[in-house]
Amino acid sequence: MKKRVVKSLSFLKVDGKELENLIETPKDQSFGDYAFPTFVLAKRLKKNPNEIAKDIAGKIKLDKNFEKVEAVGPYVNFFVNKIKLTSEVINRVSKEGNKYGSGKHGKDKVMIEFSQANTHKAFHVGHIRGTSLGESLSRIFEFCGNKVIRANYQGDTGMHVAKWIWCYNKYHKKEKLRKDEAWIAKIYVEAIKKLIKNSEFQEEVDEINRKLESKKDKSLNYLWKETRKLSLDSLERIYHELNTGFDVHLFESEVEERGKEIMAGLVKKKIAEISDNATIVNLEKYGLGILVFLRKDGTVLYAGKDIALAEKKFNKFKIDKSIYVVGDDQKLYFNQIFKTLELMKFKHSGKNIYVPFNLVRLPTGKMSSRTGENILYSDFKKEVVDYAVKEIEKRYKLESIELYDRSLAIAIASIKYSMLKQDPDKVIIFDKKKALRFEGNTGPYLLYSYARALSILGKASYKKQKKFKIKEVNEYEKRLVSLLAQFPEVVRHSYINLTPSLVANYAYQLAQRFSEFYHNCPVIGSEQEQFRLKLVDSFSQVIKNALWLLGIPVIPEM
RNA sequence: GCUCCCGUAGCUCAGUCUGGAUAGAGCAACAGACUUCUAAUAUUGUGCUUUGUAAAGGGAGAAAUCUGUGGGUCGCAGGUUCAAAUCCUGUCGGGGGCACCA
Repeated sequence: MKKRVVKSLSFLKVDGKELENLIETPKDQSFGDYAFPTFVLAKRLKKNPNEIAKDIAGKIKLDKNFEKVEAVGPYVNFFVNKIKLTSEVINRVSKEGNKYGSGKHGKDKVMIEFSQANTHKAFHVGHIRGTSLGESLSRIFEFCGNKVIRANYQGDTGMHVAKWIWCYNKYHKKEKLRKDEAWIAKIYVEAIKKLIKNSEFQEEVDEINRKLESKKDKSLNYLWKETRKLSLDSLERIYHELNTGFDVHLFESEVEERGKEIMAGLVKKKIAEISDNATIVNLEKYGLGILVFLRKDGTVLYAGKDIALAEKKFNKFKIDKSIYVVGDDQKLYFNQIFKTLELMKFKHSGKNIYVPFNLVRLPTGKMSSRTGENILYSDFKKEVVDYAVKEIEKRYKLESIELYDRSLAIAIASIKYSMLKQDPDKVIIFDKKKALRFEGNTGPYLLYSYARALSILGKASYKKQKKFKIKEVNEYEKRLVSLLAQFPEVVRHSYINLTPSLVANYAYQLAQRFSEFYHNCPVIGSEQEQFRLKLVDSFSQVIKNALWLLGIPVIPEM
């Protein structure tokens, strides 16, 4: 339809592409479906924009595609033929189905690294944000034509592991290893606390770290392997629950050696230097400070491993683009890493993209697995599920398995949506009471609107193949249709700007419009039943697609 | 100290990239919402255990919803522009980062 508007303005002697960009969708429907602002022309022609608008409106030839074209102030507003627009949109949605909204905006092989949950530490509510964001971005990238490799880079080695093993050996040796995240998290927190109190213990930890890195102590190796597995298994369960999964698991332990090699090479090339016995790269010239790669005892730090990892990603997986979804507290760090890659003339140094997201904080402060100041994912999930169970029981009687499945779906939708709807740059202050709300702009509201649409279709024994005729399109129907039409554009924006929040907010708006529609327009038994059913069907398809992009599966009944 | 991010209704946020029509949602507050079933009770007519109407309360339908009202110096001060929540500069407030954590 937009193209028809462009065509009707072709007499203006403005480039087609430019014209297309200038045409906008008015905020308010009373201004029509498309609007052409005349400010640009006004500047070019040095004429009053209001007069230009009037002039243009008078010159446009009306055909059956438009109901009317009028000048309002400096705008030329186009009102398209509602019936034509509506049948176009409905037919397109029904033809493209699950693919509606997708596009060929890219064709790269992209590795998206996200979640990065470490072993031997708590998986807390804060981790959900990055995990949900990464999964959603992966889906958006795929939807837009790319091939995506989901990668999880997990810290299964390093100082935090040494601390955990130290604490276990020193204070908990008699306890059996438990497949229990809370227990694992607790020992880590205890280690941190003990080390803060007695700094002389750090030497013992350092020794364990060296031994782990050299892999020479058999009992330590064994303990590391076992506890690592416990952690990974419990993480796997969580990922499954959160509707995500990884094609590739990268581990810090796999890139340690290569990291040291690279650093040795960089010292020879004088890109890196030894300072105070540690291996560093000085980036002060670029306003990026100094980055330490190897400790003075020669063990490798995160930075050293990350350089090796970047190399591995491109060389082993032959990717075109590498995306890092990591908390924004590491912004400086990633700029340092990317700069170092550039200095060492790494072939693919320009193809790394950092997608930062802000923290999830508690009202009392930062959420941290180090201090234990956090809410464990598993605890929180249980609370939301319990709450969902109560809400369902208020309404229906269900078998207990069905009840739990639905409650879990609702809980996950609630949790993930609350993380995704917000701009990644903004801090989320986690308020449990608010997180337990299922009304308004929440995941359950979206699930509900989908379920309601299905229930209408079910009640009418709706069949997709049935033909429909549109006699007229009222205001509510049109508002819904024009929003349905915008979905592909929303997806494209979301893809370009790397923000699922656009899709999330669109989904909410769409659900609102749908509620508005069915409240005012009875579907079953109405004169235009076939058409309205078709519209309900289109809605259910589009909201399903939108929720899919967010990594939230729909359920047929609430 | 240097640097990055955030500041929009009482609270939580969208809109800022790409400047345009009266700055939008949700929550909280207040007021309200269709159809149908049941029906304490009231009432109309008949004239004696029955009819019509209205109706507190309860249930069901597509209500985890919808409608309305109130609520704004877009942190503040300058600047650019025909036009600024949006761009620039400064400033205040909050958060993050800045050498051996990840």
